[in-house]
Amino acid sequence: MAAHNLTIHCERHMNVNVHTMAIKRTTIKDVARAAGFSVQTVSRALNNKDYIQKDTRSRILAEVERLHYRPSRVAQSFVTRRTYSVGLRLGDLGNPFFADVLLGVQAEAAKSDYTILLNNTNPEQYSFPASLSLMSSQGVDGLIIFMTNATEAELVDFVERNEIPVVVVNEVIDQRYICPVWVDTGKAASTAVGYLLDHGRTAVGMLANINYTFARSKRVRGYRNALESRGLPVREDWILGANGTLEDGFLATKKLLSGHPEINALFTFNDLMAVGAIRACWEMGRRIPADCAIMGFDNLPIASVTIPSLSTVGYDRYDLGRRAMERLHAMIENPGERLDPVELDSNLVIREST
Amino acid sequence: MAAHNLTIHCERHMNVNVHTMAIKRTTIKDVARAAGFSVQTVSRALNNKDYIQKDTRSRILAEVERLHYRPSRVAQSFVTRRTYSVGLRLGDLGNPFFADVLLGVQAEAAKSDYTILLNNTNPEQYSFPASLSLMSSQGVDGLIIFMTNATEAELVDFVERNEIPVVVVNEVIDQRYICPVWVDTGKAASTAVGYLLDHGRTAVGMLANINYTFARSKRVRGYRNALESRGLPVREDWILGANGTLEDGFLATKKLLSGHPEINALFTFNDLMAVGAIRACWEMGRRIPADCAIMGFDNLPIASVTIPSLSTVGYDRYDLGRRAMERLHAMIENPGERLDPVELDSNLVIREST
DNA sequence: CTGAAAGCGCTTACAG
DNA sequence: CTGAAAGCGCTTACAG
Repeated sequence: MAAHNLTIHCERHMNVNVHTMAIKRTTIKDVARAAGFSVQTVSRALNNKDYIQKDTRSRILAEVERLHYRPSRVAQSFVTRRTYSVGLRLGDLGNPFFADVLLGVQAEAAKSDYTILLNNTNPEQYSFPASLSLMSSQGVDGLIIFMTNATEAELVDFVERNEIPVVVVNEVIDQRYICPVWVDTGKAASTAVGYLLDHGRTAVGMLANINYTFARSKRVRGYRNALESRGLPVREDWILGANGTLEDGFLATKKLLSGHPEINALFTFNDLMAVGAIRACWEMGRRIPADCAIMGFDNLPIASVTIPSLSTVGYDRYDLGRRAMERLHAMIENPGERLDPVELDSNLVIREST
Repeated sequence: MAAHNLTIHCERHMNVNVHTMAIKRTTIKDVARAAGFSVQTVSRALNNKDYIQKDTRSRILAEVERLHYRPSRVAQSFVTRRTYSVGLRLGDLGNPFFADVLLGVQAEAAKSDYTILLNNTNPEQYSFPASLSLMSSQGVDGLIIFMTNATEAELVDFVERNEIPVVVVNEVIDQRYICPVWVDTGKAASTAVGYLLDHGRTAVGMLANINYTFARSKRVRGYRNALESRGLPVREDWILGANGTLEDGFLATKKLLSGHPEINALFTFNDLMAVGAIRACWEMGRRIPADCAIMGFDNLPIASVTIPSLSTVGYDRYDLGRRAMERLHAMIENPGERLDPVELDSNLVIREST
């Protein structure tokens, strides 16, 4: 053995290279040697593979225990080409919406010991394609993505290049390697606006979100549908775009209501904007719902403690995440197979603001 | 070449095994062959290593470009023992507090092309040690953690076993491989409660958080300090523990104020609880701040749009995350070296609720 | 049921 | 400045 490879055994069964003092990890070889079997027999014992004598397995596992051996995931990934990690690209985490989605993804991922690589939607940091590339270069087995600051072409292009399974949330894209898990937010928006119209509101404005191209256009379409199906005109100047944040909801509401005091109801892209809108109305002296009704979207926890509490559109975010991960896992296990999209329901939650 | 290894070249320079139809990735070998150099020269060109002829490099890089070659991160990790990923364990993401922290971590991580493995704090899914184990078995180069549902002993034990660099946020632990990045939340709590006491409040209650052992005890200590340093008694029954959520803030406030109507100010563990408290006061007909002042903690975006807006303790969450990642990176680059903890400032933000 | 051999795709010393 | 060899720690056919 060359001097530079000299290692000594110390307590707690760690191999230490005396020159670098770096810890040399316990490998399958150490276990094999200690147990008196070959490495592939150890591998079999560890992976519950095919035929192996009971006695052999238990002797090996005892040795694994004694040496505190844990297989190197990296080495395993290297040979199996599976990393047991999935990439997750969410929208703005300042919106607690994504917290529940993440919880669902994680719960499902935990079942199969999958790990989550997160790449947040910060357009200043990573463009959509750059974000996907970064995650896939890390070797993730698949991706779950929200289409924020993204175009369909970018996604399709990426998937064709990389042939990696992708679950796309709340967007319906019909393409190999892509499986949608979604809620019909357009229909939900239409129902929500319809509710306002059917309950005496004659001038319904809308606050849209400029960051979610798809989601926005669907919700705006729902808004239009509700009006048109009732024979009402669509007033383009009653629709205002902004970022989907509390502050932008606040600012946009002030702008919209001061420009159009005739508006007596507001449909907002999400609850966060609605919460900002509540404060804006309060500052402008407009009573909710008497002078102006407010309808949010998401049914966040905050919706039940605002003053007044918020009417909104809800759906099971946790389940959305869970099903997304479930689908992705199925796609990973059955490469090439095409799976049906998953559609989840939504529901209208009426509280004090309408 | 054996039949089962037969590959063909197709357009877009992909190697396809004709039997499995699986894509064989372009490797460094393909580049070497195409460029007419050895693999290690290609490696040199790619990694900007030592001496290599300019001409050689550019010819190789051209070939890399042409073949769309991208080195396998997994293979690199396997040999270098660096994965360029860090594990991140946050608290409840339903609290937008963590969104900003994550943004900061990510911004800093992006600089050195680090990737983030997320393991959320869901005690039903992973215990603290299980969470750390899962991430480290994935081969992360280091960890950034919040001490939620965790004990110091568990952390120290883990670190001694694994000798992996850890940045612990908002907790001061003096130990090899652990570097604290923190805000003195105890002092901040004391300042906040002191403000209430110095502005005419005679009966200040507190809503604590039962999930954050350390953080809670520090903030409770700050609360006590403020009272004691002014010669005031500490009323244990004015301190109520709950989960740090909107709903629990709401419920706990109702309970505390109905049991102790003499309370005329409330210091809450975080802003989320404070927002719940505002609604609770409103339902109980207690005017804020006239009948009961409310002081939060975190200075979330929501604090400026509640009615009334919320006085609170603020600090730079983004920077907290950024510095944490910065420190972790330094620890990874200088193994074994002990780095000084990083302490950040906090400030009191007075709005309408006090 | 078990073992010997090859190989995954890179980098790291070491020669030249 | 460039290349031949070894090796990282596993699993996957293939023999026996």
